[in-house]
Amino acid sequence: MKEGPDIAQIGALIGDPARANMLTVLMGGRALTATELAGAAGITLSTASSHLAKLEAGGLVSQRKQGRHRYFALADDEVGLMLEGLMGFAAHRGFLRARPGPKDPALRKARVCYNHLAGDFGVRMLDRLVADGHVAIDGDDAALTAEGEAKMAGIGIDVTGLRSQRRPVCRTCLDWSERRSHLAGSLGEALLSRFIEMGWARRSEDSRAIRFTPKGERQFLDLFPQPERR
Amino acid sequence: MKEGPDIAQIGALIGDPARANMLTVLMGGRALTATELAGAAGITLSTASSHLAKLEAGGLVSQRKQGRHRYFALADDEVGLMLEGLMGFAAHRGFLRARPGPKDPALRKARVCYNHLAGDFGVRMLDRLVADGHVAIDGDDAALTAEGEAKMAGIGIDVTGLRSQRRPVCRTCLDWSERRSHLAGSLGEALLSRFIEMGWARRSEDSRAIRFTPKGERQFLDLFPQPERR
DNA sequence: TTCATACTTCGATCGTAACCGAAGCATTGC
DNA sequence: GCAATGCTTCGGTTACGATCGAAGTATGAA
Repeated sequence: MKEGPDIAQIGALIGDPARANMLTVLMGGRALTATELAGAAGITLSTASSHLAKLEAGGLVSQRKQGRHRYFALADDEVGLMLEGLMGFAAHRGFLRARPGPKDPALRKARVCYNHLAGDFGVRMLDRLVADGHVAIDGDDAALTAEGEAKMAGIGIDVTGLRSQRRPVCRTCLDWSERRSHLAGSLGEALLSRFIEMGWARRSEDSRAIRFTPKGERQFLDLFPQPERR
Repeated sequence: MKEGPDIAQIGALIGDPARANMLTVLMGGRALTATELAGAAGITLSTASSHLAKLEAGGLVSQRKQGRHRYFALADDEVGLMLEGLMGFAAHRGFLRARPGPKDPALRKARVCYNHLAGDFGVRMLDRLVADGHVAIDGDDAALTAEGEAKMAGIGIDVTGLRSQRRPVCRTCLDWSERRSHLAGSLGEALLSRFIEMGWARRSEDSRAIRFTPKGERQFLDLFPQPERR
């Protein structure tokens, strides 16, 4: 009974299946309406509204009014990182919601983690960036090097713009399917946005999967060449 | 909606305050008995046993039988890492454990913490011991000095007997009500037992409060004189 | 053996929170 | 203006699980 962080409140927020489902869906990075989230969680609108109010009070989600819609999203990157960490732990322990369905391989290959690229592709991208000296990793911290900044400019990303935000540019995020880190932070978000913008990949409508077009995949691998398969 | 890790189960395990308290205590790295964990969480042994069974089934803690004791500890490093992540998130968000309201001033004055004295009296006792050179504090570790051993002998505590146990003789324990350390370990336990044995104080039947008799309080303050009130 | 300690299991109570439907606001569109 | 949509709030029901005491089991000590 000492002072300290209270993990019980957060655990309780995540511990309800309906809320956990909502949060998992929101990990897809899109802002969704209360009605959509209610459908995803399999509960009525009134119940969903009550849950969302609790999640918002707990600082896990935020809402943005737009017309007569209210769009809910994860409050910020930290929530996404925390949830991905929990998911990694859960997945490794066999706490799966159901048998891995046909979508599972696609999810493992490339998926969105709140707002950045995760899965095999996400991990490989960070590996490449580190191997090429574009990103320097120091423990949990990561930083973009001068060469890395040049590379990003070549892709069409304005790093100085990213730096002006309050958010960290580079962060590592532990990938639940790969059990290795991928790139988060505002740069991670910018990269994924850029891939989609250039038509290399697009979000799946009904899951967190990111689907690369054949041409997009080639260009991605060109940009982040992979060593020989072991 | 059917793929992916299930964070709800883990969240629910952590979401109960009693279980969260146990896990937080176990983050200290020591293996503790069910009785000790029950005390730390402020619940009865039977309730604690039920919680521990759930935590074990969920793979968060493991138990090791040793004689008639069962020592519980976090299952492995990953659990610790996951909890640390949650704690970091919680702390950053200001989810600090509510200080149980001062509805019971007796609890703040003196109470049992596992098996040793906590609260105002516990903190003052350790302060005095350190100021008099009877206990040496080095970071989180504490040790009884030669003079301290003599003082304990005067109180009627056989320190060599304590040393023969596997448990540490001296430990510090951060007091939630005082935000400062008090003395734990086998010596802390022995001191509290001795106070009760000598009739200076007795445990409350219905709470963790320790109630000193007027005479007992005088003798306690005689043994551990307090500086002028600030 | 008998007693004591440490813990688990059982049975029952009780409080809380998840849930839904209906009613109440708010915003948009006609 | 009125109707429709999107969401919140309220009231009432229900179910789950946290809790305790008591009884049961296992281990060690006398």
